[in-house]
Amino acid sequence: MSPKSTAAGKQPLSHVQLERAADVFSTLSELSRLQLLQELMPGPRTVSELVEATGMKQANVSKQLGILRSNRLVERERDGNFMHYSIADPMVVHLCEVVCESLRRQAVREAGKYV
Amino acid sequence: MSPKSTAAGKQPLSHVQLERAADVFSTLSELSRLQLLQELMPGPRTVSELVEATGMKQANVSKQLGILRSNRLVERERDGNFMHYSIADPMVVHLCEVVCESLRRQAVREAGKYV
DNA sequence: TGCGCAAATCGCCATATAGTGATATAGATA
DNA sequence: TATCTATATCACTATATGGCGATTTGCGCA
Repeated sequence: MSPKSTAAGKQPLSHVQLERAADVFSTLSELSRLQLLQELMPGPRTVSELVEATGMKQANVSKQLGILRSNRLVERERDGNFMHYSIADPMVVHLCEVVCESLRRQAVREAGKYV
Repeated sequence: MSPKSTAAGKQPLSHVQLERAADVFSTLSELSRLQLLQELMPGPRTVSELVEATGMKQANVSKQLGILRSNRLVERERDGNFMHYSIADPMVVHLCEVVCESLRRQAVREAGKYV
């Protein structure tokens, strides 16, 4: 028999897995990085396009992209002077979807309280 | 027609939604809190059980549970002197699953490089 | 070789927070 | 009331990091 598909039926994660998960969540924990990822969702963007789109300073955009990249959430490709950044791991999109679903459920529940 | 189910087809998240998502990810970004959540996955636990299971100091367990609770990821119920904590939002479990899937895919890809 | 532009890096400061020991609070029990 | 236990909170330190201006690096091109 296959294990039940509930939390109780799952194997606990190893310490190393938990550490890596914490790293991923930590990478996504900053609004500026989520903004950058959101701008990358429709497709690749250069650093200057991201600066323009987010209003962040160039130094900061580069820094946050570096953090996203060292955590393998984005990748880049050079084109002359330009660097094209893109989302490297579809996990990012899924994670945001899961969070948003929960937020929507919460909103519905909150609204229900006052009906 | 319904929108495509790709990142490009999704509405961007509002600033407020992004902020809330950052909060959730931030709450999950700490190893100690992930450890606590993992201990809660099979079912409710008291603070002292969590202290015992994780090896963390009692003050720190209470503190981190407080953070999890203020972000609505866990809830608690009093039973005499004891507080029983439990996971309040199944999102937590889903998020960990999504991250782990990605880690597994990465591991497979890494292994493939050296075959 | 030198110039100009895009991006990355450096040094710095300000802030946030994990973890700690000590203490306070709240419920049970006598 | 006094006291014991479980949990929460306080005050503090140490560390990590976001954001910034200044500078450097890497590439294309004259």
